[in-house]
Amino acid sequence: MVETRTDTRRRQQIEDAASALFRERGYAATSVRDIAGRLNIQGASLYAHVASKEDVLWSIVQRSAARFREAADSIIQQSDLTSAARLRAMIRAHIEVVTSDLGSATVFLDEWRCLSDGRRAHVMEQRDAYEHGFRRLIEAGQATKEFAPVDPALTARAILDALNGIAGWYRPSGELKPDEIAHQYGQLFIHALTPQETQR
Amino acid sequence: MVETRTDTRRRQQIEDAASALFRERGYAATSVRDIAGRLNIQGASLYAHVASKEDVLWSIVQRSAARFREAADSIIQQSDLTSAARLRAMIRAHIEVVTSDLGSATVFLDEWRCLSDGRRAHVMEQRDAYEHGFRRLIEAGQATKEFAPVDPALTARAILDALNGIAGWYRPSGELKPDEIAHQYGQLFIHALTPQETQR
DNA sequence: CCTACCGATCGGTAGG
DNA sequence: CCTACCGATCGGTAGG
Repeated sequence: MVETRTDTRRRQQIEDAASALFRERGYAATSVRDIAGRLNIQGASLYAHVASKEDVLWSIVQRSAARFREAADSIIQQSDLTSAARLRAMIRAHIEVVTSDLGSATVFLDEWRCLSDGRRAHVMEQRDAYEHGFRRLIEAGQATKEFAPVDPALTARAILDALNGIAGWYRPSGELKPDEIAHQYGQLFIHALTPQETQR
Repeated sequence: MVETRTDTRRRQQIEDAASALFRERGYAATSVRDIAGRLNIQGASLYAHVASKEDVLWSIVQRSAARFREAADSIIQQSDLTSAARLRAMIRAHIEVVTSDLGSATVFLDEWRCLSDGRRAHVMEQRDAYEHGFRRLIEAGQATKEFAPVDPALTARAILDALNGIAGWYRPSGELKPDEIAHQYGQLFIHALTPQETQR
């Protein structure tokens, strides 16, 4: 009973250490001995808690995928909001997920390519579904003339790539806070999507 | 004499094969035997042409960095154009560089982290200088009231992250051509930067 | 969680 | 460009 709780905690410590290392050096360049070293145990001892190195990557990726999914789902269902308000909330939520756990977010965004074929295909589907949410949101706003008639798929990609890019340069110790980034990116992309007066 | 030309060609073949593999699996997960295999020679034979595996990565990264730099420099110096026209041209040029050689562009954008400390620092400086070009262009447009008073550094990053993201999903065999992407992205970001009528 | 160990593979060299 | 080979390190197992 207590054993389970301790094991869960240890497992989380392993995934946190691995996330940081995978972010710093990449999955392939990180050895199981590197991960174990961060916890001050031997490389072989890691296998008391995990089945394989890829198993650790898979756990991190799935946990991160779930965080993105949950954040987006709760917003998309709020049909009382305008499309602009929902897009703004999506941008804010995405940035919050990325910046609140940089390690696992980076692993989810970059290192999933290192997974075996079946798992990699599964992640691709999850990412497609998430991107679809952004695209449908843009299309909904276009249906009400709230958004300009841009290409919804391409615009969704541009927004998402810009948001994911944050994981590459954001520094928690810096002056630029997630709320400020969310505000600026929200303004930028909502403005980009707002029809010009002259078009009416 | 002829020897030199053959060697240059062989060297280019090695870098092309390596670019494709680094893009597919990442630098760390690619062995020198993998690269040699694509050229139907033995792993050890590669060392008749290159000094080390990192040497190949360095060459690819530097060649790609030069292509981005040259494309941007020629545009920035055209002071007869409006800021919007120059930004549009920068977006188009960047997308052209990315899509015309996906392998080396991806390696430049993602795999430079695998370089040794000194070289990695050098690439970071090059990337900063390039990003600076975008930022100054936005600031120039703001000075003439052509662009809205957004945060220039953050906006430059958003644009650049969106442009670099293209390397991750662009397919040469797809229906979406670089010119079309450049047009759409140009419209999107110029629109995002254009002051609203009501603000005047 | 440890020590001891496994076969496989790594980047790279020697000598032709 | 080849064969033969090097020491180091890899992910992972056995047995405690």
